[in-house]
Amino acid sequence: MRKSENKAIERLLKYLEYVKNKKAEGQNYVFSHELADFVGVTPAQVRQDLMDFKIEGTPQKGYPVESFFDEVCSHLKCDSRTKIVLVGVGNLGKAILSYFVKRKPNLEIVAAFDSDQEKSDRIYSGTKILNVSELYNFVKKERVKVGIITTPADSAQDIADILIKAGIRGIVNFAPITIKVPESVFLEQIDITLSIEKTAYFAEKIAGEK
Amino acid sequence: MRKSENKAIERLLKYLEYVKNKKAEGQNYVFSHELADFVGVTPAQVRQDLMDFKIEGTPQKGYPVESFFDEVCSHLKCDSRTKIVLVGVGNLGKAILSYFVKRKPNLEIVAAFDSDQEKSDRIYSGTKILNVSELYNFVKKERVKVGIITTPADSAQDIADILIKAGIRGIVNFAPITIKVPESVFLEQIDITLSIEKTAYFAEKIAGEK
DNA sequence: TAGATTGTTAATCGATTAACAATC
DNA sequence: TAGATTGTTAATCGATTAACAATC
Repeated sequence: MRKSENKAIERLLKYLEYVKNKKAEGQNYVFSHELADFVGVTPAQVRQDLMDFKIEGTPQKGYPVESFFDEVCSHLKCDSRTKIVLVGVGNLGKAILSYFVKRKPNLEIVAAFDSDQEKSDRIYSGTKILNVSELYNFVKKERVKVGIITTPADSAQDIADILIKAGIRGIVNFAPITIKVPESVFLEQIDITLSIEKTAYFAEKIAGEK
Repeated sequence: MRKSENKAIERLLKYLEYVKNKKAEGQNYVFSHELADFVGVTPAQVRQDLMDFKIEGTPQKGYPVESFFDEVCSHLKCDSRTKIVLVGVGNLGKAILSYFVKRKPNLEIVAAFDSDQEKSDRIYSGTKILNVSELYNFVKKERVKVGIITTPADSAQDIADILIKAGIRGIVNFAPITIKVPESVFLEQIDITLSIEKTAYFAEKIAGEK
């Protein structure tokens, strides 16, 4: 993939959300500046993105909501269902599990895993929790595409290796460590603590400048 | 700030973590390629960063751990303590609260807020939970610098506005909506669901290419 | 010394923005 | 028509990488 595609897809997903709302409201057209405002970019950026994805509008009217939605959805494969597993049922893992219940119909967390025997074979927010020893076979058998890692840092790489060996295609890693994956696996790193630390740094810096 | 500083500071925080570990292990020098490997960038990038922050090394030996640590720490003001409030004590909010207990000594979540009266005046993971009606006065009086927003999307902008009016300098927003802040406030957006959706997209794409 | 690494400049690469004719 | 917006190219901007002399 183009390196740029990462951010472009992020923006596209946000555009889609806006258009989805407008569609529900019965609006027929949207302007680039509306989308720009909603997503927090320039109108020029929006037009560039939409051009890249072959979405066409007309001057003065804007972009037609109906075909915009269909076009982007077919590009993003909105109708396909993606199987996800979550590994590490701590507080963060539970927060994600509980949030996901029926919120995103095309994403399904098919199982969660934890190393703690006590947690195994229970159900949390409608998701079955299995022991991590079953992870490899489950992912392989069910052809799971995405793994979410919410374990402590020291086991994150091991879990990633198991997932990759079992055929996973994308990993979202919340553990505060840079894990290594082959080119053929998409990796998204989310380091919550790092983000808070960074914000603290800039906040203190701004405060100091006043 | 330079726009680039955002990512540079992120890398610097990671370098610091590596160096901290090495210091604890009694190692005296680190090479740029070690840091590069740990953070997931090129050695050239590391040297650029360290040059920008006036950290000097010597050929063949590398960068001295001791002065590296002191230099970066003074730049990042490691010794100063940053006051943080968290708004929205749902599952995600609780996960962050429980994680932060004593984990980061220079960051302190001084209070959490929720609109639910039932949750008020309780203590969770050592952090007092107050009603959101007290937010403005608390932030102003205590001169809190950072706000973490873990509320639903529809109240995120309102909370942000209160925080800003009360004098906050940095916001970490987990609500799935792009909030607007003035130039004088640092904003970090973390959209967990968006990241998972994006990973699902690329995972499906990679799987389709095989 | 030989070899590896630093410091630093230049080159590359790519994303974002500006600009403007065409268009409704 | 007048005015605003699109489609598209060119310009800008900035981050990352390459390259290599200096150095230990």
